[in-house]
Amino acid sequence: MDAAIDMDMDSQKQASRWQRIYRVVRRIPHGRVASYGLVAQLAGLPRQARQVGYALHALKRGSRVPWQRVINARGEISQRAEPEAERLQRALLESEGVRFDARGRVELARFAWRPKR
DNA sequence: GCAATGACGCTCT
DNA sequence: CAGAGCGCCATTG
Repeated sequence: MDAAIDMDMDSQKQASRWQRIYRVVRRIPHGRVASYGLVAQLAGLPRQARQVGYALHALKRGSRVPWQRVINARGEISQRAEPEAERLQRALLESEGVRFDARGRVELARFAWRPKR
């Protein structure tokens, strides 16, 4: 039980760091995408794009965080252990109107989120 | 505490 | 424009 408590505390410790990341991701408008690097920067964690991926990976279903709108700087859906999640992400984005080219990349010039600040 | 890992990014070729 | 290489940094074993 102590172990469970410790584990929970660790989770919250990370949550405080990831909390900022989730807050930024929630700001991404419907039908728009943002890169991990941009999210990291807006979350006040410059040069920590990888941590954004880590944080999103830790998300649970029903988290209300539009994780599907976060892709890499090349406009591609990043690969991961579960190829299934990758297809789901693309399906979700397409249902929002985001288009993919033949190479499976998003036209960033048209769909990249450009926050005023 | 060191070494490996990862939903990444930028530069150079 | 595509691929390879190197850099970054918190988390994990």
